[in-house]
Amino acid sequence: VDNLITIYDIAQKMGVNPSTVSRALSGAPGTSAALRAKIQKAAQEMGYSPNLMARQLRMKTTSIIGVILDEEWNWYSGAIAGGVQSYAREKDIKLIFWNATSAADQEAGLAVFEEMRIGGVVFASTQIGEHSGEYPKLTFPAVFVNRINSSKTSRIMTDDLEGAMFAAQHLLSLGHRNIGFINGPENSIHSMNRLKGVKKALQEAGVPFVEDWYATTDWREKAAYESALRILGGSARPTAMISGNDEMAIGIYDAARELGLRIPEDVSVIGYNNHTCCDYMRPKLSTVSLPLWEMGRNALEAVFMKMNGKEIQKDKRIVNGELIVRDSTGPCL
Amino acid sequence: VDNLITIYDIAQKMGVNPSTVSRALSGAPGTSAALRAKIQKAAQEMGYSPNLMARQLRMKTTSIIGVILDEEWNWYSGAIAGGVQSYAREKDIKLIFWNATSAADQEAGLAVFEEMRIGGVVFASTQIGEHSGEYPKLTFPAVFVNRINSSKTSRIMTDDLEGAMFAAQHLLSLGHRNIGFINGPENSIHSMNRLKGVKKALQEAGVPFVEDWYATTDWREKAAYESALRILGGSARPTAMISGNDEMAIGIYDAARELGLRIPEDVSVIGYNNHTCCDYMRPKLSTVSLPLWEMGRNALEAVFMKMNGKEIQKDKRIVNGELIVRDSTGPCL
DNA sequence: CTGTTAGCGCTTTCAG
DNA sequence: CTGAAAGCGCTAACAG
Repeated sequence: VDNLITIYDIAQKMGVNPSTVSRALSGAPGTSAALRAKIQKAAQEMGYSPNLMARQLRMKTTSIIGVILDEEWNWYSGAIAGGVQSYAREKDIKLIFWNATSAADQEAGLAVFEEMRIGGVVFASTQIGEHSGEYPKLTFPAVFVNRINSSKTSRIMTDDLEGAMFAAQHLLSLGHRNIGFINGPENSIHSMNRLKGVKKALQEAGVPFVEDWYATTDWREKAAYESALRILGGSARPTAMISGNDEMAIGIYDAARELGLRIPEDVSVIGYNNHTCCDYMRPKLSTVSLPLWEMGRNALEAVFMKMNGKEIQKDKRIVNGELIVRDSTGPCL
Repeated sequence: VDNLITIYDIAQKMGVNPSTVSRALSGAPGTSAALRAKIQKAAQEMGYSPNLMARQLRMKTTSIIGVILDEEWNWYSGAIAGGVQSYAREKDIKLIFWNATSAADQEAGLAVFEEMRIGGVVFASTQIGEHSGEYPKLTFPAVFVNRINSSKTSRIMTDDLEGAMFAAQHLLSLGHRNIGFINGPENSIHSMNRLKGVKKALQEAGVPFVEDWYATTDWREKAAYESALRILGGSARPTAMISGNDEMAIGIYDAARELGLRIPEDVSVIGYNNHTCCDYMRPKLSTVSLPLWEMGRNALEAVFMKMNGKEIQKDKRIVNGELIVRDSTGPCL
């Protein structure tokens, strides 16, 4: 289905050798400026478009970088992809995405990447277990995004403990002393680090952590709703709630509404992630950002460095989230 | 940076000719089953991974298909990409995405695709004007998603007029006779078709279209909020509102709340698109789905057909949206 | 500064 | 059924 111009066509037309055309077009040294200009002009006119396959076959190297993401193009994948892409555009890197539906599918993606002889890979899938051990040896540089694994591969992380402290400290600074926390599951390292962060912030402020106001969930709205009903419906209730993620805060909102509690007058709520839903909620949800975009950007940068042989200084880079105050948190009345 | 096994390596080890290896691995006819099995086993053991570049250079064709999307990985892009991907996985098609920030950037993406000698392209960017005329001649098959253009290229569309009728008819069936409509801008064909649909549904039901309850906006929440304040704050107000998209319904919610109107008891609200925000809103927003996922799937299928020489029957395929009833619409009291 | 030549890894005729 | 050889489009030695 191909019928395109090659450097042979343009060499023939100009009465020169193909290699001369190659040099002229690639801007390699050793070609008279006059000839180069003429060749470039001719190439333009003939509608020449270089064949990447041929070039890369010859050069035995490719600038294409692969990105492995989650199954769906959801908020998580999109944010990381956006950051990766922003760096790619700057450095003129071509990207190819693979959305893995399972660990096996992830392997399939890697195989394809290998066949394409890509230059490197950014791993941002949650399909790979948080506790997965060594990853199969790859023939190209790889960088993980927000994945905890014990292998020696490079990774870009965020500090969940610090982020959770931001959330708790924000509530403390508003005068809250009775703070509840609906967290993710216990088998998530993210959850556990956020728990440590909350406890640390409370301890530093001399405020007790009340076990009755703590719950672990499956990260989902429904579970949060049920936990919130219990916590906020008790005889002694907290004046502020921390949610392990933003979607769960929706469940907390529902429970508060059902109990006749106003947000933030009766109970302040703060989320985590800065998911797009924060702006759709009423009141808009205060949160701590999960800097996925920046992490994606950093990851591609790290892969790119590795590809260019520059050994990166740290095999683990931390990107910090930040507190984002909206309308769901207010002073303790 | 490459140091991988080639068919030469495995041919040498097996004491056969490279072409035999090639045949054995590709499953081409004319190789003894015994030899083929031995070769495949050896390839496996040696960790052979075919070089796509070389194969495609030789075969002068590639199965990779390009997808041009919007700048950001937002809801719109993500839904289309998801549908495209689902078909790609089934047919083992490799995809490469390009997110265009401008019309010029879109051209750049096409140039890259051309260099890669991709097999076809799915166009889903809104960067290309709705009224853009002929598109530059491409050397590979292209299919547009939800883009109105006068050129003869294939496209996958949805019927905005019908979708708007679904919304209006839903309200009519609930007994509403006073229906307001906050639409998108007048220069959008989508907006104008939705307007036609609403008018048609009302006319068929013998219900007047009240100009005072109609507004055009820039598709944004803020503009919808202001329009809704005017429409719902008037002396005679509608009992139901149609919103040109889901985000604008958030603005309508805000206005209603400010005016002390309950949803859906005092005013029903229905959106358009089935954006993720529908489930985050309270009450959850009834809407008409924009079948982006299905359109993306259809688009890739169409490109794939074209690549395989099968002339597709229709150069314009319609995917219908459907009414999705949630909690924001209720009977006219 | 330009031409000649070889070869990247693979597939595909054409012979044997 | 298998081997030999050519060539996809490009680049990079090496000569001239």
